[in-house]
Amino acid sequence: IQSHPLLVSPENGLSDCSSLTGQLSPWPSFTCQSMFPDDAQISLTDLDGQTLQLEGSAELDSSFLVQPEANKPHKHHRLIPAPPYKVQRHAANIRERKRMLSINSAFDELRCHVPTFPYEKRLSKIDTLRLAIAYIALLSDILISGCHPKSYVEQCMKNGYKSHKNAIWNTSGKCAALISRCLYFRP
DNA sequence: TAGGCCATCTGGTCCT
DNA sequence: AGGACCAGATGGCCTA
Repeated sequence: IQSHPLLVSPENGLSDCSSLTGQLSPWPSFTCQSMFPDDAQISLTDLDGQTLQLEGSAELDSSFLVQPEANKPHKHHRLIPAPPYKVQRHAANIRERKRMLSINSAFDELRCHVPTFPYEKRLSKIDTLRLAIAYIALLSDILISGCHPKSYVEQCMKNGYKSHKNAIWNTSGKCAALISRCLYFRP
């Protein structure tokens, strides 16, 4: 159905998603400061775990030690981590970052498959998920109806669309305009 | 300036 | 035991 020409507006549609290859994420990621001073030097090979070197960060620098906050009440005195803990923690942080990167790349991929207006700014993660749910529901409804996709969409434009599925529909304004998006969408 | 969104760190839990 | 997964906390950037 996605490739059905009737769900595509040739004159207004987005270019082929594959043309976005290489710029799947045209919006620069945020760079946050790490508590590990040399995290900025972590390379992709680090993330692959192949050449993970805990160089400077593994130094037994006292600045990494967790100091109990003097003016905050705490039930348990927080133990100051021993150096091996820091090394493991740093490695775990790198793995977590790598995991989040893979999740984000999956979100980028999903963004390519949900209908958006050409001028629309990048969908947030939550809107991507909600729109994907609504879009799947719409495609399912089209299949169930047996109607021609174009006539189904046009009918929805006239009469309004209410999915038979329990898709989240009004929680996001972006979902509400799904039908309009489909006219502009070229997966 | 407040709120939304995001990356990162972190500790806990589950799984292999 | 170590890695994957998860959710909470935190702080930065952006926009209305």
